[in-house]
Amino acid sequence: MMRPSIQPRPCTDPNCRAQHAPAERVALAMSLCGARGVRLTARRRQVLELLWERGRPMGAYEVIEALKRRDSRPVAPPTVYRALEFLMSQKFVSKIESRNAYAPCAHPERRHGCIFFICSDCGMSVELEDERVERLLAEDAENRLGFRVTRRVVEVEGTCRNCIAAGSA
Amino acid sequence: MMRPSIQPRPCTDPNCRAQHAPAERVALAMSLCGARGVRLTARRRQVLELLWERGRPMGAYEVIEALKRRDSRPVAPPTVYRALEFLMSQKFVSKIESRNAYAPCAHPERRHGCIFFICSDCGMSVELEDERVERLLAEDAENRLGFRVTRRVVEVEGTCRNCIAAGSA
DNA sequence: TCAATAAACGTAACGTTATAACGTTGCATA
DNA sequence: TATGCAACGTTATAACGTTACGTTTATTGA
Repeated sequence: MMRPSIQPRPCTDPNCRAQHAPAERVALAMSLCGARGVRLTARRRQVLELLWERGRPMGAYEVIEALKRRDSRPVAPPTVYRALEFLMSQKFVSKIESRNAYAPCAHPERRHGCIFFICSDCGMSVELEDERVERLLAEDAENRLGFRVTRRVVEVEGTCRNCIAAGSA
Repeated sequence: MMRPSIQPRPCTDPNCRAQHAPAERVALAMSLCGARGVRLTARRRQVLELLWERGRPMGAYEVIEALKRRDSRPVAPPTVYRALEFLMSQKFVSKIESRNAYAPCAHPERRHGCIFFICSDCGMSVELEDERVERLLAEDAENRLGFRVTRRVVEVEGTCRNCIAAGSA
């Protein structure tokens, strides 16, 4: 159903020209954790690595299965959910709410605007920053509703460039 | 945990000054169904009424429980999920992805932009149209990613005006 | 009017996603 | 050595959603 994805691939941030390997991403997370005084434990690192290796959103139970295969011993849901929670708290991972899936974030060192474009054909997701969207939402919240924003979920589903090309071929 | 909400209340569309009663909403859905050649059956109508009576997002199992109490006979998940699916297909209801909840839509006769502002204090949700947001997302999708959009999920979580006022009192 | 057809619904079982509750491990430090 | 704490393991269960299949109810058209 889904096209396979290949490693390594370019940064999902289209403003970023680098071809980050999973190890590089994990190393960045490592060093950020050091700076932040939190711990990227073995479990947490395993989950983050896995997400980067897949390079696209995975369901929590997909992660569980993959870890089981890797460890060849049982891994229970709370283990993975706790790791995901930590990774999300550190902005290394985001949840794609419309798919109940978890995606690694390219640039946790920068503040990110959390717009996801998700291809329903190949399952890839791309994270984009667009401060204009943030500003509009903040403006609507404040001026039109008197609403104080704590979190934004902006997810766009559709077909990515590759799949459009592949489909029309 | 959640403040109770009171009936009736103003239209959640802040551009709309009307105080729509649930019956009025259902009547509108009724007539739209007639025009569209689809059927607002008893079950579907019950679910829509319920959502309007609550006036805020409800989980599917909340709907199931409420229908059970009303009917005093069993109502199984597929019944409610089918009704919700129909109501969503007609734009009478939207799913709030970040909460696994379903909200009635104020103006299904108009095209709507699907921006939800959800109060984490009282549970209310407000739907707002903002074409500027739609345009920006479309622009990012097309120009920056070559991405073809099929669906948008824009959900803003925070604290609504009432709860800010109540909280600071 | 009454079969034929299709849409909607009921029911039971199941699958998927997420969390509660509680115990254990391992490390840092008093 | 005690003890305090964060992370982790384990079991069970809550919460959300779907499949499969049979029955009822509307619609249609001879």
